[in-house]
Amino acid sequence: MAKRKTMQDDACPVARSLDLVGDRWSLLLVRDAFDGIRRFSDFQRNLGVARNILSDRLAALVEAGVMAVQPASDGTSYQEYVLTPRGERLFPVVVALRQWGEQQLFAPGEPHSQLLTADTRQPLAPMLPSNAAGQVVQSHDTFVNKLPHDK
Amino acid sequence: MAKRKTMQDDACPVARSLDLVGDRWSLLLVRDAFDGIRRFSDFQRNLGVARNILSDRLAALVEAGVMAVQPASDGTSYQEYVLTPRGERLFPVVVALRQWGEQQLFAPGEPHSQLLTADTRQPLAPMLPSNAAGQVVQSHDTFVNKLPHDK
DNA sequence: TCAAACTAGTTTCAAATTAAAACCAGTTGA
DNA sequence: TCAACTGGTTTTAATTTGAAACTAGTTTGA
Repeated sequence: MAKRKTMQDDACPVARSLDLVGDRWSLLLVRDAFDGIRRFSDFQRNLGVARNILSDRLAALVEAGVMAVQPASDGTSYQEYVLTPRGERLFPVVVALRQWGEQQLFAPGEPHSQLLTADTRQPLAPMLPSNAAGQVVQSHDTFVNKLPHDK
Repeated sequence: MAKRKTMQDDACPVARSLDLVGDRWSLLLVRDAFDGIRRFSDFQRNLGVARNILSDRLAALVEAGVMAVQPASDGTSYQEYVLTPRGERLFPVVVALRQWGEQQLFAPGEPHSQLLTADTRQPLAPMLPSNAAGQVVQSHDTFVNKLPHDK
C-alpha cells in the first residue's frame, strides 16, 4: 500500500483542512478542548481512544499549530494541551458539525448534549453561509472558482 | 486490532456527525458533489482515490442518507450519486472548513480555489456562530450542557 | 516518608483498514 | 463492430489502528 499523500499543496482549502483534521479523532479532540479538557489522560478517558493514537494525534495537532503544549495551570509539573488561536478558529467548524448532527442524526425528541450561550443559556442560531450583504446563500447560488491547475 | 466502535449512539452530535463523515475522503466527496460531480469515475479522477475505497465511501454515504443513487441525467444507462437534502445541509460544514483553510493554511497571497456567489461573484461572508439575537459568540461564551450519561 | 495511585507517555503485536493494480462485465461512441 | 469507457470487485501488500503491557516520573494520603 502506498503511504497517504499530503494534501497540503492542494489549491483547495477544504482539502488542506481535511488533511489536518479530517480523521476520526482530531476534531473530537478539538471539541473536547473547547469543552475545557487539557490533560492527556482526560482526553484519553473522555474519548476512550488508545493512548498511542492519542499521543500521535496530539503531536500532529501541535505540529499543525492547532494546539500548543504548556505547563499545567494547576501547579503540578505536568503539561497541558490547549488550543492556539488557529485552533480556536475551528469553532465554526465544530459548531456546524454539531448542528448538522443535531438536525439530522437524532430521532425527534431524542436527547443530546447541547451547546448553549453562557449568559442566556440559549442554543446558538443555526449557522448558514451568507453573502457579503448578509443574505443566506444556498449551495446552488455559489460556484467554485478553480485555479488553472487545481483539481 | 479491535474493530472501530460506532459513535451513532453517542449523545454528542459532533461525535455522531464525525462517525459518518469524519474520515479522509467523505467530506471531499461531499465537496465535489456540491461542485457538481455526480459520476463514479469523475469522483475517482478528481480525487485520485482508489476505486475500492471510493466504492466503499459512496456506499456508506448512501447508507447514511447523505447521497442517493439515481439514473444518469444524460440519458445513458449509468447512474449518478447526488446529495440528498441531508447531504445538502452539510454545506455550512464544508464552507466552514474552507474558510478555516483559507485563513490558516495558505501563505499570504498564495492562490487558492474560491467559493463565490453566482450573482455578484463575491466570496461569502465569514461564518461565525451567533446567539439567537444574531450577536457573534466566541467559544468561551458558550458551554456544553451534557446529558447525565454523556461523555 | 513511603507506598500506592496517577500521569504521560512508548513499545509490541495482531487485526483492521487502505491503496494499487489487475480484472471483469456491461455500455457507449466512432 | 470494436475499442474505449463505466462502474465496479478481487487480490495482494503496506499502512494504520487499537489493545495491552510496560516504563518512568509525580503526586497523594496514611
